[in-house]
Amino acid sequence: MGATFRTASARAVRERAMGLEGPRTGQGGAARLREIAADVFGWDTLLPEQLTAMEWVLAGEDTLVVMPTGSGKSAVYQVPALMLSGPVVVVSPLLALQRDQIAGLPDGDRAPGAVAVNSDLGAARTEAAWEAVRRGDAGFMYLSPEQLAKDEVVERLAAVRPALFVVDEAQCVSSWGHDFRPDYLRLEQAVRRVGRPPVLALTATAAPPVRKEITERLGMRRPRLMVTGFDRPNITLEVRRFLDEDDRRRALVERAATEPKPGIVYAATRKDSEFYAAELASLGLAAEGYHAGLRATERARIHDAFLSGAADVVVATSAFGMGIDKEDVRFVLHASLPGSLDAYYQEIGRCGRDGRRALAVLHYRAQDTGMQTYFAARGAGRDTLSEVADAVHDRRGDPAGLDELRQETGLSGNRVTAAVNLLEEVDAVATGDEGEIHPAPGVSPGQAAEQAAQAAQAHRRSDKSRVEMARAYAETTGCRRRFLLGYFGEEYAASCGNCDTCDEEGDEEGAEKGHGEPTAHPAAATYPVGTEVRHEQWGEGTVLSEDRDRITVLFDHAGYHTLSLEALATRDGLLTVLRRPGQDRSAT
DNA sequence: CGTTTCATAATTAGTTATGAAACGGTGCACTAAT
Repeated sequence: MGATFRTASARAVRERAMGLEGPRTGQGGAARLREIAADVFGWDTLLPEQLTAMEWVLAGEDTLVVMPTGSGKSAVYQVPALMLSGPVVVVSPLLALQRDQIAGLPDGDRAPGAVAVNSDLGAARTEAAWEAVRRGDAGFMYLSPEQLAKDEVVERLAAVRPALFVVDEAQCVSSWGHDFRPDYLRLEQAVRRVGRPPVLALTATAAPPVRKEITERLGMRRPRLMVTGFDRPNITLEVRRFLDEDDRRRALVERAATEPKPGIVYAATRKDSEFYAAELASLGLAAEGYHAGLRATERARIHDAFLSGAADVVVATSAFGMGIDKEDVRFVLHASLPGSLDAYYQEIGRCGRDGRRALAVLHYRAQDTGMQTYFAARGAGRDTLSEVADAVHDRRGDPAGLDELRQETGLSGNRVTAAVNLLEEVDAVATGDEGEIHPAPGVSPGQAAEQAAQAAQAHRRSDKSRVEMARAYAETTGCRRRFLLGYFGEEYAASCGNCDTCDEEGDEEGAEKGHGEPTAHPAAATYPVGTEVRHEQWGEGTVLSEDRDRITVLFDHAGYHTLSLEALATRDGLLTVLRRPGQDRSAT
């Protein structure tokens, strides 16, 4: 992606080479890391996964860490920071999260200071923050992707020569970068322009295609991957399907009222979050509705009430969750189908962090897919792409930055950025070292817009197929845990015995069969989870999960599809095996 | 894509039917008025 025009500056290459030599690598590293973790941060033990990832970071390797919340992801950059020769840039999506991270750092003399630069700061405090970084008083600088989209910020950052570029909550690159916060897809340019330090991406939830998108979109080179297990065996999984909307509402209210507290209910709309909160409050519960339409003070109040235990239930849209680190949440109920299993797993992962029993119930109606596909179907249109492609082309003699393109087209900043991202994805434009947008030689604006529109169409197809995967989870007759873990690339052969479908199987066929292996179609052995395949029509893809009689495949360009094993067995050549799981897949 | 809202019509004076239009989620940064 974008490889044709990527301009690697000589300085970036030289600095990268310097980062790889010296006394940082080797056996001494681990002992020193442990020492710093204990002396400065007060952590007496480091998990082997943490330590390994830290060593990669010290060795200057680009690294993607996928570890659950609460397992010490932040330590992976905080501890090595003391052994690096420059400041650490941390990209974080929410200002509240930046504040939490800074507040969580130790105070001691030996701990590096931290600053956040954002729109909350006045001019004087912004200057003070930069000065602290320049003097070396602040070892961490927290920024939003929008800050890094500004030329001034990038130039000042380049001058302080960051030693590491961290992207926290890196799933945002994939989930928000395409439309909502397009500056997430411009981080690769920012990394390059600040001198191309090593990149560390951190996330709690990322299915294999999301991991691929993160590493590609951030321009990570031969990325190291650290993934710990996804399974959360203490969370009971259940789906309840309804035909009637009123039935669903009653069932959800009853469930939220009767299950042990505290809990979170996720609703699809702001209106629903208020409806359910009012219903629960009328039953005498301390219930609060939460969504992005509330005033900041009100949101903070509810957030605090939930953390302190003053609120039993928060009924929220997807706005609630990031930064919620509460151990004793007993349930997460969904009042509607989520837009993807990535979102779903992230949301249900907020219960049962103390390891005790917790419950995740999805209340589903077939009509729910409507709104989710509506969300998935939006994106940059042909008109916008043409307009932006024309503007870039017109300025080919004197290439414009994003701000100028916004003025010249009269389009909003987000729309221009999203359009440029798509044009850049198809190599129709490229971003230079000053942030200026060059048209690719030999590509007409018409061709550029056409290719970008096709790329946008591909994203929409992919998003819609994610909705279909969420629906498939809701409708599967097999073990729900096996389905979910398969989606995240983890093989789980047995049935879990802790989801509604496993319970039913036990009821029908006797207890001894409840936890056993289901009888799979003989063709299942041909396509184990993780197999890379090629389909006659849909091209190349990866097997994600198996049910008794069918497999689900994620195709690189056609999204998720479910295939009947019977059909595969009878039609030779329909699905060819390219590579089996376990065969080495070299990083690129 | 599905649901809700609103205007209009048809019905006969308070209510209901119909069809078109609007709406639906996530945050930062920035500006302007207090």
